Amino acid sequence: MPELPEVEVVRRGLAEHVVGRRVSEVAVLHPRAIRRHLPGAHDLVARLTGRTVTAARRRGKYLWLETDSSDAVLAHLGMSGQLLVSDRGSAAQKHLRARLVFADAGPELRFVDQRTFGGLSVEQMRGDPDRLPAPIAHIARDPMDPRFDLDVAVSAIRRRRTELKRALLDQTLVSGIGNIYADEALWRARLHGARPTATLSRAAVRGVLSAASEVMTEALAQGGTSFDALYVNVNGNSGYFDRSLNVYGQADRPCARCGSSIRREPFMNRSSYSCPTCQPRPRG
DNA sequence: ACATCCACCTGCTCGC
DNA sequence: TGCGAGCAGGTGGATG
Repeated sequence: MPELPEVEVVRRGLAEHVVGRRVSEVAVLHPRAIRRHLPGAHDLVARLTGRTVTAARRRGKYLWLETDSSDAVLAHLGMSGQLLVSDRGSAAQKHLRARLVFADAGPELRFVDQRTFGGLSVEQMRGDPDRLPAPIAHIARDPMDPRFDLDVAVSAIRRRRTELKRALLDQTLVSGIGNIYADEALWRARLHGARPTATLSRAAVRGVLSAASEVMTEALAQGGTSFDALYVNVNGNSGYFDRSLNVYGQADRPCARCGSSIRREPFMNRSSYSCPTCQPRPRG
């Protein structure tokens, strides 16, 4: 479940269903799911068992559960990860990778991940005011962070010698934006993703970042974007922002603004979608 | 230091 | 019906 709105939907589900509960049992069912936890599965289980979850937090596409110790459970969903609140003892999902059972009789928290690009680890919290888990100190603030500074993000992007879409996807410049919302933001801002950042005005970069913030806020209000059952909230339900996408996945369909056929172009072993009229390719 | 790119996985769809 | 190719919402580490 990848980009910011989808991860925020999950965070809210964790805040509602998991915060305040004490972990009584942890099971790791696939070693790859905890590969970022270098001390290994036994250590992860030992550090988590008996802890009470005190908060569910997020930065960009990372989320974590704070506990009543200085440890937090850091999670990244990768391309296909899910955190599901499932009835205790109910049938295992096909790609169930880890399970947290709680001391009360309520539902379990399950990490399910088809492609295993995601994972869990237990991390020390940093002491600074942001209280980030140590491994994500390099992740920039996302546009929904109350302390997000648009001017700081604009400067960071313009300082980079690269193309605009690459910069939007760089989580150390601004976080939370992935392939869908980058394309949607570029369409709203009428910019092609191949525009060199160095030649863009501050106003232009500000425009595309504002568009990203808006489109992600709108997507969140719709429960996120979901094309299939892989992208669901903690209760297994899909969001429906896919109905509101203007370019992503819309190849050969008419642009909502000008009617031109939306084009699909290869980009980093994936795809970019844009309007050939509203978003002309830079020359060269 | 900084920019680029591919390996890491499973499963689905499409064309032959 | 089978089989290979191509594709999928992300990222860190290797490489230049």
